[in-house]
Amino acid sequence: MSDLPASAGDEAAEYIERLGRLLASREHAAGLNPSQWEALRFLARANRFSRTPSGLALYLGATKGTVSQTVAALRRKGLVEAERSSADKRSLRLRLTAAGRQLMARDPLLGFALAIDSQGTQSADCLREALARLLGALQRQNGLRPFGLCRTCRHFGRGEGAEPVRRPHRCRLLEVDLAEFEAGQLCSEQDAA
Amino acid sequence: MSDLPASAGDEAAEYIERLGRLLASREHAAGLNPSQWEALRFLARANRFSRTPSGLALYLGATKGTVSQTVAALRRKGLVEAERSSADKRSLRLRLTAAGRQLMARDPLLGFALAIDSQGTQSADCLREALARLLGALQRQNGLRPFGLCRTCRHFGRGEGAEPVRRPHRCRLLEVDLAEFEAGQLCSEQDAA
DNA sequence: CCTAGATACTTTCGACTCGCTACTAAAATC
DNA sequence: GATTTTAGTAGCGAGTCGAAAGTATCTAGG
Repeated sequence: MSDLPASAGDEAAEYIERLGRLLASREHAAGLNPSQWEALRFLARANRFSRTPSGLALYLGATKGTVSQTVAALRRKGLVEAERSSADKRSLRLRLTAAGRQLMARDPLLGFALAIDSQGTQSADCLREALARLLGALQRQNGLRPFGLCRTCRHFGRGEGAEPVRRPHRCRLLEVDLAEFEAGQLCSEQDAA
Repeated sequence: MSDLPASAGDEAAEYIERLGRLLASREHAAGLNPSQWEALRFLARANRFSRTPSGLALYLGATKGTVSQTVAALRRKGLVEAERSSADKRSLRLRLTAAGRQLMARDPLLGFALAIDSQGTQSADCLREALARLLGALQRQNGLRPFGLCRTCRHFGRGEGAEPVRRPHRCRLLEVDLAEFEAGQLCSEQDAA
């Protein structure tokens, strides 16, 4: 029907841009700016090794200076709290406060998710697959880390045994044991198997 | 495989956000900010009735004051030129300069389009369809105009006759004749048939 | 005609963002 | 122990964007 956007990719890229801008304006209206929302989402899902200003900078592709200000803003608003790492006294461990977790229930992204799911499972699945591939390809192309799930990393060692008495999972890179829930978190060191 | 993002929509929404941010940073690196790129793309594809600061404000969902500054920046950079409308001396007609058209060949969106198309026609088509529906749904939900193609509008009257001698197309809303190429442009008044 | 209000756009201001450079402190390396 | 690297902060400056106020022009009602 249309002719000026030549390929499906052209059109799709345009839609991504416009959806991104629409989302950004909703995020702004919801009280935080897009980076702050992204930071909140990251902190909610990243493992303890990645939940630092540096990890956040890697994830967001921003400089440390910028991230420092984002974190300062979130702490001022009482959404995030920080504590010096005992192992490395330069390092800050960040985590959401109760208020931060509460705010995530009003994440504008949820509205988008709803709109996507309401178009049917098939459409949503197709969208997820295609976007995941695209993001992966572009991240590689731009030299950014994928920040995948711990569980799917080549350094991940699955725990052995059945539920009541099982040995824990283990990260062979950092040489630490991992709880079950940590296997589903994001990691800045993740390297797909 | 994953479990924290509960539905396909959740994951897909997250990808859209991250792709949007990635695109924005590429756009910035390419010398213009995201709004300025969007404005350029809009001006390249909108019809003469919509190619004004007001039309742009509607399209971008921004205030007129903000758009005024975007346009001023683009004029300073020599990418856009403007001329007072003779019919309404308050109104500005905007259009790309040769430099503006040239710059569009370096639109970062083209890299995205390439990445999408390189994943195969099926994936790209699916993506385009799903994103188009999503954008439409969210625009309705947010009270934004869709800015569709003139040709697909309920006010559009197709020209009659064969090529050498044909009557022109016509917009029954504005009561004006339309050239063939204008039928494929964006219009702020567009209302899908 | 002429005044009131609507409309198109600009200007100014203020809050905020983000990258940059420079800095401190702690850790790692040699 | 000296040097380099790494984690994070501070302050500056360019620039963005929205809100509100201002100017110019158009339109409608009396």
